[in-house]
Amino acid sequence: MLESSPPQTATGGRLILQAALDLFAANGYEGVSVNSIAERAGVCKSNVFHHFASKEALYLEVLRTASLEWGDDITEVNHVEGSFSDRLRAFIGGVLQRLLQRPLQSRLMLREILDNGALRAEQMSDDVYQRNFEMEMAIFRRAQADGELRRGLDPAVAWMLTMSACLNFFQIRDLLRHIPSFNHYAEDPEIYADQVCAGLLGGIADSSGSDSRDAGEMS
Amino acid sequence: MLESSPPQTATGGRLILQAALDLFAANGYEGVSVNSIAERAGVCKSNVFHHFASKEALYLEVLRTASLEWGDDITEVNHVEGSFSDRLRAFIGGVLQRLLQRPLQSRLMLREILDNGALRAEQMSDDVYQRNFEMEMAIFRRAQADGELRRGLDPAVAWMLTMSACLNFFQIRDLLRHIPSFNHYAEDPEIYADQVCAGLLGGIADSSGSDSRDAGEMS
DNA sequence: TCTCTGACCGTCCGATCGGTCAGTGTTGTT
DNA sequence: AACAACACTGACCGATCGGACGGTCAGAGA
Repeated sequence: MLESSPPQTATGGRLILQAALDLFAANGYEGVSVNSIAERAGVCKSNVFHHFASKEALYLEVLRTASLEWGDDITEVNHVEGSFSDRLRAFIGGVLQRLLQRPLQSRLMLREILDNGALRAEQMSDDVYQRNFEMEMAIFRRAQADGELRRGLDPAVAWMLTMSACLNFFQIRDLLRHIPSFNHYAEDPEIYADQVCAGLLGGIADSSGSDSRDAGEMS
Repeated sequence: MLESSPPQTATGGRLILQAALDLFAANGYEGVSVNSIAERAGVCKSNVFHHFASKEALYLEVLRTASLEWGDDITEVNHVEGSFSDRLRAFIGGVLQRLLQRPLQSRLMLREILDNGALRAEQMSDDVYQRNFEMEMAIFRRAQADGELRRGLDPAVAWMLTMSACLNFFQIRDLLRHIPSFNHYAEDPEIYADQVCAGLLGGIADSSGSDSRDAGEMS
């Protein structure tokens, strides 16, 4: 959606929260000082401690907000109907769009997940993460129920393949710009989404010939 | 003088380098103080500055070593022969094994790539990263040349799908342990490698003729 | 009018940051 | 013995860290 800005509430803690999001997303927890947050928010440092108990409490609040927003956005993406290939394409496009439209929140969330393995956010994360995970899994569970998922393939693996292709794209996008084979993907995520969707649905191996052994049996 | 494997040289800078690797990998650049590195290495802080010009120079040296090791290990993985599916399975297994066997170096490298987009390491990274990327792409380029890659699929996308599935597994492995659908993968990476390889090769969509719904259309 | 509350600010604190510097061993060479 | 080269240390620097504290001020309720 748009700025997600409440009517006129540019007051106090909200400015601090926004400033903290900007800086934490860009520099990580340790790389940001409370003073820099206060300066960016246009308030004095002590005011930050008036609104938030500590630097860590502020960080957790920013993180919690970002995680909840993520869950909401993914829920929205899942409302698309159609065949599995249509839904998968919409899912991939939606996830990529969400990542690129809210880069700060996404970056913050990913950094926390990847770096700490829910260590710093232990007190808050488990239920939120669980909810988001279930949200993301919904499309694959439904595909399995409808027989649209490859037999013998764990829907969790489908989730992993899909999500990691999206998340990694977002994370290394700046690097991809410097690689000739990739810069057109980095510039136009829709093209990337098309290719990834096609590759995921049909596989990366050539299926017309005879040499490639079939995969997908269970042991 | 060779630095890669001196027989008994546990001396000086090497202890510092190892301590720095441990701490930087665990806590990131900003989360580590020179003092903590010195303490872990069993030397005094000023000795760190005797061996390395600055904290950043030390960090870059650690990062450079890790990146070069990564390239060497991937080269080794690529020596496997066989069909494309065999080589892909070996590649995935090799990458996962390398990630899990050298978690500190891997974590450090990934953090740098994902966080900074080669910002801090601008002076050193470009050639090393380029070399590593070409190393990782080799298997897919060869598959394309041999006609074993799906027609119309960009080998760069195949690289992206494969690498991201491996890297993300490594990054969120601790989280996966808490998710019932995933904990057996987290415990046994070989099972995960099997599933990912199968899913990647044949695709995640059901390809058998009998669909519950009408046949999947293409766009 | 008086009081109370909460947002906000300026100042100060002990600890720690990255980094410097003078000086002290411990070598090997002559 | 004299010397240079090098590894290493403790004391120290200015800056900055997260956070505490006391105070100002506008507005709401009595």
